[in-house]
Amino acid sequence: MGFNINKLNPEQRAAVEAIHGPVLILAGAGTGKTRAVTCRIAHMLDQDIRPESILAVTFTNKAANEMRERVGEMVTAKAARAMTICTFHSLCVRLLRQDIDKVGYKKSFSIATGSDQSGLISQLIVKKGGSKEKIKPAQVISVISQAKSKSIPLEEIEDELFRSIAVAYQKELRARNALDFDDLLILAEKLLAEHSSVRAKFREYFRYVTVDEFQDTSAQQMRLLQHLVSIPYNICVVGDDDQSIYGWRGAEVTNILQFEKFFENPKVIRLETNYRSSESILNLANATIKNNADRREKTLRAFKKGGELPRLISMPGDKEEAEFVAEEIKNRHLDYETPWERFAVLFRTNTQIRKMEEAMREHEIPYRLIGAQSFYDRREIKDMMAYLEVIMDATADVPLLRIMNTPPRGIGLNSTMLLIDQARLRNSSTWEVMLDEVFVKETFSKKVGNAINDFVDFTLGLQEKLDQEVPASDIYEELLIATGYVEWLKNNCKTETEKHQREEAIYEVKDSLSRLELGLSKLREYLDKAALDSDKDDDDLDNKPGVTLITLHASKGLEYPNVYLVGLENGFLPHKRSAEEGTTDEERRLFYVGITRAMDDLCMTYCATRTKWGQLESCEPSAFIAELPEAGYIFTDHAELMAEVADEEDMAALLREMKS
DNA sequence: GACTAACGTTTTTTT
DNA sequence: AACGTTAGTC
Repeated sequence: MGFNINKLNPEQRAAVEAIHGPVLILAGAGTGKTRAVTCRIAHMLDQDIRPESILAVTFTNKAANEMRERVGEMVTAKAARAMTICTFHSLCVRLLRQDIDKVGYKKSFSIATGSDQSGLISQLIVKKGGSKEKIKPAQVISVISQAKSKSIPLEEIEDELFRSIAVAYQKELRARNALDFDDLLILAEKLLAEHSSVRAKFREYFRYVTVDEFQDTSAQQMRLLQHLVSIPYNICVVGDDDQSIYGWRGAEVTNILQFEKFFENPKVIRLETNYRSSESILNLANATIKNNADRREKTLRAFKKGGELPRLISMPGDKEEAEFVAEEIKNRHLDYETPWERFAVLFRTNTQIRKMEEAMREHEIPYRLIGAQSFYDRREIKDMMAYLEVIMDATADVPLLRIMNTPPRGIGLNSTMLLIDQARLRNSSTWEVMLDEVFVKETFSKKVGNAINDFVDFTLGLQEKLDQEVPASDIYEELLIATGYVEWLKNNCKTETEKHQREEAIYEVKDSLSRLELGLSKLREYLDKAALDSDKDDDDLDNKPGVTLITLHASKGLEYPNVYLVGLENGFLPHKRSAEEGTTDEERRLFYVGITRAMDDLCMTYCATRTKWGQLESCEPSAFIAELPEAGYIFTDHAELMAEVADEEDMAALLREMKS
């Protein structure tokens, strides 16, 4: 046995031992949920369940990696490798890579991610005459995604312009044999729903299914699970309705609130002993969350009694807020040798981090940023992946169109449009049109024609190498040289550090490719993983020492001894859009998630003023603060605090004087 | 077709 | 204050 069942509390033990039939584990924040789930999986192996038949689905890559790691500590490496532990989206990709042809796509489909989508949408906005209406691609993408996740046909979108863009978008994706993130779920479900042979195959394969962070699942994902699980319904879902913070993305709390309706007679197990936070922190959290109406009643008990009272400090402005947090962290680090990693600063929106980052740099505090926007679009990586995908299969339009003129090689937007139009006319891929020498010669100027032919030759050359089993990393090296990509990229960087970072990223890809086994299917897997993995720096971030700056959303599932919850103002923490959308409860859950990240020390702050794009704006404290029991925290005003500090310094100076 | 300069807009959360 | 987009030029 790879774990000690006696180290678990009775509830956790019950969870571990409930292997057969539907199981609902209601696991409050910090109650050892991951521990219970990973032990449960290890226990399954002890019961002679084959590792191949175990499927564990998570919501984020980070969670999947963590679970894989923790399970890996308890079972043999061989067993760990045989299990399937992945996100919903990568599960769908796996299903679809095997059988998507049954629902009308080619198996070589590509995945259209953020920048692919917005690129296409911007073109369509222009085409549909929406440029005057100041529509942003992000808006359209959000509307499309909402519709898809609620299974509303795009043809039924109310706004005419949005509708026509959405419909054209879907048509174009289809023509490019590409799926966006939502399509992955939709088509996987369709595949399972419509093809009983496929359904039977996967039901036979995955006999024991576990779903983590179940409160985040959508109606769509629920249907997918129902197809995937059959009698005797060995499905175990783990979650906490109080931590449901992805409603805006289609998460249905009903899935967890009414689990019985989907799988009858589940064993319900409640994990209510919180091992993470001190009693005083937990009291605050409980006081907050009880203001929400729709929830499974539960009482979190603190394992760690007592503890320091959380602090609430009012700040004159965001500058002072950042300054204060940075200074206090630095002092504690110096005075008590508290390692940087123990501190985290939590905020509602990505834009709030800027000031904090500045302060950290000024005080020379090492920090790591999680979930910042700038992080997301790693153009160089996506470009390189697109090149590799094109070399694997040039009929894949999405990656082809991405790199056709990146770096610029004389095939501009107009020429590209002509190529696409012709491809749609012929019902073929763009690549096939490029191969048609007669068409190219007749349509384009000599200059453009040559550019196209050169690109075709270049691609064919690399394809041939791949066929001859030249290692991917060698091909990669060659394409870097042939395209002059690195030089072009560096020319487009503003700062030296940016140059460094981007170049480094490119060579990191080469390193990972050189570790890759030979063969097309391995490369395919690698590319799929890259497309779905926005978490990118697996090792980078975890190993980097420093204070964590993180959004509330990204902080779910994590814990820190010292937590700073900053920017607790109306408009930010209940976010101003939540009032219009009627999602105040979700904002409160977000606050709850923030509080429950803290183990020993929690410091909350709000500002009287804040600089919003240059302008000074006044703010009022969050409505959630008024809901807290006054005895539950210590309130201080920034001015008082500074006066105290000054006093202490005066006193110290006085003492020194007297001594001398 | 590619590059530069000036303009205008912007901030929720993410697979 | 910073970013992206647009229009104008080579």
